[in-house]
Order: sequence, then C-alpha cells, then structure tokens
Amino acid sequence: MPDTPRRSESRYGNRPTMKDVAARAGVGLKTVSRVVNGEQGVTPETERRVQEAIDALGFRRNDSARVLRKGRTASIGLVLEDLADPFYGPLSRSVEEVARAHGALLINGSSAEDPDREQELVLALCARRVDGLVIIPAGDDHRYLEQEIRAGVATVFVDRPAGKTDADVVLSDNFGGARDGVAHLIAHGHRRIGFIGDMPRIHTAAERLRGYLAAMEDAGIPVEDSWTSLGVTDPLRVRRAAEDMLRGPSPVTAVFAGNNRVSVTVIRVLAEQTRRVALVGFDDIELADLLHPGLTVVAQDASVLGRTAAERLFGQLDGSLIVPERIELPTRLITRGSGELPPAD
Amino acid sequence: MPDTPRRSESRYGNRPTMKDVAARAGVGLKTVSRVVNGEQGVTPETERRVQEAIDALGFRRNDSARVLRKGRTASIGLVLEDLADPFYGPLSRSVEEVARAHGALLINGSSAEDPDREQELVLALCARRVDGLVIIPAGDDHRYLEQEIRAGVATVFVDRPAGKTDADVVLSDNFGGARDGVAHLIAHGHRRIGFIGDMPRIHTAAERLRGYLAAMEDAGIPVEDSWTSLGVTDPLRVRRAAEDMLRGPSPVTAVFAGNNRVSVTVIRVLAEQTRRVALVGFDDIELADLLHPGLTVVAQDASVLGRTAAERLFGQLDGSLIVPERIELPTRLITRGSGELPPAD
DNA sequence: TAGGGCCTGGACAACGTTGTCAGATGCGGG
DNA sequence: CCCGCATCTGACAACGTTGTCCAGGCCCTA
Repeated sequence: MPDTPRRSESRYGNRPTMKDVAARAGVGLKTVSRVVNGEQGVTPETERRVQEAIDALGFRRNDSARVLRKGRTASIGLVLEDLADPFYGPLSRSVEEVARAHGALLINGSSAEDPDREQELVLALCARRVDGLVIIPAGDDHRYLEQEIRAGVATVFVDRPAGKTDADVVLSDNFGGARDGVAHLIAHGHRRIGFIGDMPRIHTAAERLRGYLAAMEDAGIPVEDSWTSLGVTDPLRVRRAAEDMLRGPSPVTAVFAGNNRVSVTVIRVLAEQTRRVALVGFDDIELADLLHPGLTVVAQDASVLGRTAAERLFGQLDGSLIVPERIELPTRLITRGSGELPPAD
Repeated sequence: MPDTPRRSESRYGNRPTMKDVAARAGVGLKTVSRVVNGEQGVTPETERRVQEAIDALGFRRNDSARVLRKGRTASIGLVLEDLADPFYGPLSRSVEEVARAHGALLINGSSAEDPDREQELVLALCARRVDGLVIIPAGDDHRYLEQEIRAGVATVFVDRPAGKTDADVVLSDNFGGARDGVAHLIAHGHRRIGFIGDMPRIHTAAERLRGYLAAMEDAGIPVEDSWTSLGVTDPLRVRRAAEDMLRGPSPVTAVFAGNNRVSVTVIRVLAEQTRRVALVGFDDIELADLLHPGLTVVAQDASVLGRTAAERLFGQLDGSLIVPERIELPTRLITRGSGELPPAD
C-alpha cells in the first residue's frame, strides 16, 4: 500500500509536522502556523491548546520548508582560508556576532587557499540560498559570482579584494602598514633589510611587498635580490630563506616578516643566531610581548575587519547599501623591542 | 492580477528553476532533475541541450527544496564556546574536514559559555534539520536534546560530557593529564604547588582540579586552601590569584595553570617575579618553546579531538554506531624548562 | 512485418511550511 | 429581531525539488 505512508515512518525519524499538531489540538493547520510564528488573531484558549500539543509532540518547525516558502534563509556563509589560523578565529567570531544580532546563522568553510575549493564552497552555499556571503578570496577571478550577486546574494570580500569583478571589499592597509614597519627599521639605522612573504598572487602579500619596496625607495636604499624571498610559506623553506639572507654576500641586519606564520619561524631562526638581528612582523601574535626581545609588529585587528564586513553585508540586505565600496582599515605599529634593535654587522 | 506572478519578479531575485530550464531546453522537468543529479537515462544529446540551458540561465539547484524532499540536509552543526579561542580553531577545522569528506557543510555557533545560548543555538540548528550535531557543552543539562536525538539527529559531545543524558562523548584525559603534570612538578622537588583553574561546574576544570588533588595526595602532601583558586577566568583576577599564592603565608614554588588562558596570564606574572617559580600549563600554546624558560605543558590535540568526534558522528549517521560511547584521548606532557625549575624559597 | 523488451522522457504527487482569502462565529446597534 | 462588522479560523495553493509510474519509441528477433 504505497499510498499510506504512516507519519511514524517518515524519513525525519518521526518528527511531527504542523499537521500533526493541528490534528492533536483539534484546530486547523494555519492556526498552528500562527501560534508558532507568534502572529496575532488567535484566542488565548486556542493558543494554549496548540502550545500543549506542540510540547506533547515535541514539534519543531522545519526551517527547510519555511525557507522554501519565504525565500530567505536567515543564514550567511563565510569562506575563509583556514579556520585553524589564529588570524581567522577572531574574524569568524565577529562575523558570527553580527549575524546573530540579525538573527542569522553562520555557515563556515575553509578554502585551504585553493581557488577551486573556494568556488566549490561558494557555489554550495549559494545552492543553499544563503542570504549573503563573506569571502576571504583564495582565487583571483570571481566572475563566477556575478550571476549569484545579480540573483540577490549579498557579497562582501574581506582581507583581499575580489578578482575581476567589483564588489564590496574590506581590507587592512597592507601597503601602508608594511611601509611603516620597514620605515621603522630604517629609522633605527638599518639599511640591509630582508623581506620574507607569501606568494605575490595573494593580494595582501603583494601589497606588503610593495610597502617594503616603497619604504626602501623612500630612503634611497637599493634593494638587493638576495634580500627578498617570495612565495615561501612552509616553515622549512622560510627557515632556509631566512638563513640565506642572514649569511649572504651582504647579510641583512633586519628582517620584515610578511605574516604571522613567517614571523614565528623567523623568530626561531633568529633565536639561534649569535648576532642580534632586528625583526618586525606583520600581524600580531599572542605572547609576542613575552619573547626576548618582545616582537615588534604591524597589527591589524581581525575582529574589526570581520565586524565591518558583516555589517556591510547586512547593510546590503537591508537595501541601504547599493554601490560597492572599498573600505581600508588602518594598521598599528606596536613596538616591543625586536624592531628597535640597532644594526649589528 | 494576483494569479500571474511573473518568474522575473520572484522573491529569489529572478533565479531560474528547473521548470525554466526544462522550458528552455524543451524537455520535461524530471529530465532536468536527472541531468542535474547525474542520474542515468538521458541521451547525450538531451543532456547537452539541458546543460546548455542551465548555463545560459545560470541555474543553480535550490537545496532547500531538495532538503525538503529528501530529508537530509548534508550539513552538520558545531556548537562551541568561542571560535576565537585558539583551542577551538583547529578543532573546528578538523570537524570541517571530516564533514567535507562526507559531502557535508558545517554550521558553526559560539555559545559564549552560556547554557541558554547553547540551547538556543542547538534548537535553531535542529530546526534547520542538520543531520548531526557536535557540541562542546556550556550547560550541564541536555535533556532538552533527547527528543531531537530520538528524532534522528546524530549527536556527539566533545571536550566535556553531556549533562543528564547519555550520548557519545569524546574527551581528553583531563584528570590523568593534570595529575601527571602536577606529579612532574613534585618529582622536581616541589611541595607547595598552586592550582588556578576555571569554574568547577565546567567538567574539564573539575577534572583537572581532581588530577591536581590526586597527585598531591599520592605524594602525601596536604593541600593548603591558599594554594588553589577556582572559577577565576579573566586576566585581572587570575593575576591577583597568582600574586596571592606567591606571597601568602606558605608561598608556592610552582603553579599548575588549568588552561591556556590562565597560563598566559601566569606567565606574565611570573616574569615580573625575582624568585624563579616553576609552571606547568594545561593546553599547549604557540611559541611556548620560545619563552624563557620554555613553557612545560600538558598538551591535548584539539584537531584529533575534533576529528574523532566528527567521525563518530558520521558513524552514527551510517547506522554503524548505535550505542553511546565515551572516548577518552590521552594527553602528552611536553617539557620545555618551566616545569623543570627546582623549588626556590 | 509483427511482437516483445528495453530505454528515454514526462506527468504527477509529495515534502512541510506560509500567504491569501473566504467562511464562521459572536457581538452590538438599529 | 435582524443586520453588519470585527474577530478568529481553516481550506487551498504555492514554493522547487525528487520519486513513482506509465507512455511511447526504438531495436531486435522470429
């Protein structure tokens, strides 16, 4: 008898539906809906009966059906590089807080710095009809998103700009921060300054390199090839790069580390040196003040970045923000000792 | 004309549906469904036409409708304390990886250590019909979940056991780890050892305290009241607690820090002391090896914790795991110097 | 050439909810 | 006493997809 699927054999375990609640309470389906959604137009007595049935059956509204009907999911997606990175934890958390304030849930995904995986994730989120997306892009071509944006998915890029499409973007001032950090080293007498950063195809890495070069040029210091190392990211290769520039033909007396992962490794390498080498890192690190010397950093505030982006996202959803904008947040130089060491040849 | 809602005015922006694709490709609705889902029984020629229409319209399947029909959402929820905490980042990431391997997305939520907020989040996730839940509980009463579990929501608790209900749970050996850490201090000659930990209503905190007490008792050392500080969590109060036990009537020569946040503050306090005080912390900390002295810790592997829990979750969903189990993962003592300092009175 | 089996394609219902609209009920006023 | 109005309730369609089932066309064989 294929036509009598017993409620109790339904595929959701045996989750009661509004229909079941209605039957038990002896009211119509819509009345249950009204009670569940707190709409008015229900007598206290009826409401009580319905509530009783709800509790008795353990009814919980099926949001999938609701979404299908209403068109809004009250959820947003966040695609970032790696949730395990201490930079993204606070960012994610602040996005979540804003979402929560707007009654939305957060779906999280890590792209692992892989453009294909980013796209796969983003499209999966679109298929779930998230109301909006906060994206820390891994790839540099986001034309695949244009259709989605036109279809009404609010979108904000954070930390790095979108590629080949214009959309809201919230960035740190990577160029200015790096320039100031390097200028700080120059002000303390350094001229041979090394730079170790990530692949230049990553916007932040490129900008920070540009900042380094600008500071050097401003000071009239020609940069030697052996002083810069790009695209280096795993600890082993960072180590080698640092060691190389420390004992090259014209060894550096200071290093600018392009991100927190690089900083950590460089700190380890410098700790092994007899010569005192100055260091400024991009991104703050927990306990940086307890190292010897304390680590001087160019700090960006991940949670402000996240909050700003999320607020912008909900601004788009309100309809109050239409024109894509580029917001750039300032960085802050925090001196703790390592960046103030004098050159030691 | 309420009866002619133009497709182009639909509430999803103007997202095409399978019907639109079917119309454009000149085929039936179900044929489109077949193509989209890679089912067989479609001629290459037909498939080409459908695919063309899909691309032209920018069709993307609406997963809400799919979920409604199929009953599985291919998404799981993770409720943790605070995504910004460096302990939870890697945990979350490893849960995500397992989910990804099973084709599921991850919805993340922070309870902020608030039981009500935990419940609110969990129920919201249930309303979305997540297939499963990984929960780091904030509250100590989870009977509200029993109905959901019966309704088929796979559930695994991590880091702390569920309250008043039995369910799968994956823990670190908090008791054993703390006991070993304290025993380590005792082995290095300490007798007056302090303990600073979180509120004992938090299972991990209680277990670690129990480990501390067990180690002391095993060594026949009576514990003085002034040596333990419980329920202390914000930096300022941890600082005061540490300072108090360092200069009390019988000042401690070593401290056991109950979690990473406590450790960080205690490290700061100890750095200000002239007397050398030993320290062992629960949870590893990045750069712990670069401090002076290096921080000795009882380490638990957050990503293994997360992975184990997530695998267990999908085990439940496969139907291969039925009986709730309690899995306890060992901790590891990592000696780096701070825990090997001799007592200095 | 007719019949049978196989394969492709499409009509239709169902998933659980919400919006629309009309019916029922009760009350007060003319 | 009856009508009109306000208030409350319920029937029904629709959201976009997938599962079921049947029709029609093709090829192969006798």
